[in-house]
Amino acid sequence: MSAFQEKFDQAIWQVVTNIKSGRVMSYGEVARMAGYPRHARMVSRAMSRSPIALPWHRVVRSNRTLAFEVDSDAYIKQANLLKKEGVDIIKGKVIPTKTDDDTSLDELLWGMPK
DNA sequence: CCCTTGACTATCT
DNA sequence: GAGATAGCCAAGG
Repeated sequence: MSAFQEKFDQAIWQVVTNIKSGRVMSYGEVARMAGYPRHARMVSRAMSRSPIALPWHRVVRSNRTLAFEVDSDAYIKQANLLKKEGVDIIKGKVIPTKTDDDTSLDELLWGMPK
């Protein structure tokens, strides 16, 4: 396992873990938040490798569509998990709950002890 | 070392 | 809005 992977995975997992229920983030946003601005594509890889249960279903594309093929099992699974959290998907686009506060994840993440 | 592969994105037509 | 195109970058063959 490369040194890159270890650090990258940790950063990604921390960010994804802190996505609040009812909200979603794009791969690019997660990557930026983790400190790797151009690694949107690596985010999926990191999540697949995660040993712990991550709220991976809260990570979607920048255009707010799910990253899987529409009729795939994974797509349906993700859609169900989101719906369970009150997130609707209309015309293929996820609609985060509007009742959530605006507390930034930055504060939450940066404020945490290393 | 070269080439292909993505759970990606931004920008044009 | 749907396609096409071009960046992106680690990983694996």
